[in-house]
Parts: sequence; C-alpha cells; structure tokens
Amino acid sequence: MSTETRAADAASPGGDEPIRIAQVEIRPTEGLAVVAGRAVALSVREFELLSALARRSGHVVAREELFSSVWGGPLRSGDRSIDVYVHKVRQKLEAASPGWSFIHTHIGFGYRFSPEPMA
Amino acid sequence: MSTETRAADAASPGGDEPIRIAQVEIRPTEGLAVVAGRAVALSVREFELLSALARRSGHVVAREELFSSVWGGPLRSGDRSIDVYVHKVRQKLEAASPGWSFIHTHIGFGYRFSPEPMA
DNA sequence: GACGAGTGTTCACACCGCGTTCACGGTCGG
DNA sequence: CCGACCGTGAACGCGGTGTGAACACTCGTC
Repeated sequence: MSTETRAADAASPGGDEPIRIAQVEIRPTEGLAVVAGRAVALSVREFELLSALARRSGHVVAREELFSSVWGGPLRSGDRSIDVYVHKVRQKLEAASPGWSFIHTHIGFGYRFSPEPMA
Repeated sequence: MSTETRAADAASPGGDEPIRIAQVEIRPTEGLAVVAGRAVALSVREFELLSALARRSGHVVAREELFSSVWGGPLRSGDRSIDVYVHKVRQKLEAASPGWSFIHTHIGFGYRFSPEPMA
C-alpha cells in the first residue's frame, strides 16, 4: 500500500542503487533482476524498460515517456517496439514467479508496474 | 463530511492535480484511480466521467452538464451512454471497496458523487 | 573472411477492450 | 394501466494490443 513509490523515489534516472519492490530486485550495476529468489537474465533494452517502469512503480507510465526514456527519442507512430519488449519482460518475470503479474496495460495511456497475484 | 469538496475546489476543470476524496484518489495525468489502496483501471470515458463527478463531490451534477463535460456536446434525447458508463464506474469502484457506494442517482436530475457505507 | 549466437527491429495475424447502441425489466408517479 | 426514467446485460464495429516469426545487425571465435 504505502511502499509503492518508496524505493523509486530515491533513485535518479539511471541511478546505481538497487530497486526493490515486493519480490522483485533490480541491480543496475549488474544488468540483473532477481525475482522470487531466481536470477532473471535481461538484455540491455529489456533491463532499461523494466527499470523505467519500476522506478515509477504503482504509477502509469505513458508510452511516449517510456519510449524516450528507454530508446532516447520521440515515439514514431506505428512503432511497436514497446509492445514487443513489454511482452518479453512479462514472459521472463512471470516465468520466474508463476501466478503473479507485474506489468499492467492501461489502454490509451501506457503501462504500470505493480506486482499483483493473478486473478 | 466536511472534507467533501475540499480537494475538488482547488482543481480547475481539467487540472492535473490529483483529486482525493475519502478512500478515493484520482490521478488525471495517469488515467488512474486508487480506491482503498487498490489500483482501479479505467477507460478514458470512465475516467472522465468519474472526474467530472468527483470535481463536484457532494453536489448533484445534471445529466446535461455531465454529458457536455465528458462527451463534449449536447445530450441527444434517448442517449443512454451516461447510464451505461455510470454503471461501469460503479462496478469498478464497488469491486475495489466492497460495502461502499459512491455514485448516487437523483432521478430526473442527475448523479452525485459521495462515498458512503451501503445501507 | 566465414560462421553462429545473441540482440534489436519489423511484420502479419489473432485477440481483446472500448465505445455505442439496442433490448428488456424494474420502479415510481399520475 | 400507462408513460417516464433508470438499471443492466448483450451485440457489434473498430482500433489498440498480444504474440510468434522473419529479418538485419553486432560481436566474438575460428
């Protein structure tokens, strides 16, 4: 409830401090995430996407903002890169912690990181 | 009781400041509502309807006014969109906070937003 | 230089949620 | 009993999103 943005607030955009939310731990210096005690190997893009979302855990991050934050430019219309990478990260997270969902879609807005048990 | 319209008064129509009433928090920049600590996913229409009502929390908002505020035009006779969306928003709010009612019907006039324990 | 593994991008198709409208039922007052 | 009004579920077209696959690029190794 109140732990939503606690860890996120301290981290500057690109900070090296580990981000810890529920059973998820993100280690910027290693490009590694640990979920439910399991190490999850992520590529650079995957890792930066997860970090961008986790830094604002509990809040909806707009597609525009997400793209410029990870890809470093304006979002071209028709670009589906975000969708593809959200899918990849979802797969890996949920594989490490079955029965939980982490990245929630907000149609027309963007995505929200928030570990929750699946319905 | 006395906190009813406090947060709403400060927000200009379309302001980006979060609206907070009782256990309900509305975040305009995210299209997200948080009720009793639970994130409630709302579509664009649902969100704007809730915002329009919450901005005038405790007051009855006429159907005419509600429609022009959310749909942006005059209310055509026979249009039931408002009823449908009030129903959708009610469902989601009450699912997040069982035992409470939030949107009250004033037949012939309109609707009133006011979180109250169910009878 | 040829090769393969890993990564990032683009494409095509399937699917689902959104917004609108229709249909039926219930409630209330005249 | 009838009409006005609202609650509620469902059908439908459409656009946004999920998802698997093909393609292109980089970087080691041999």
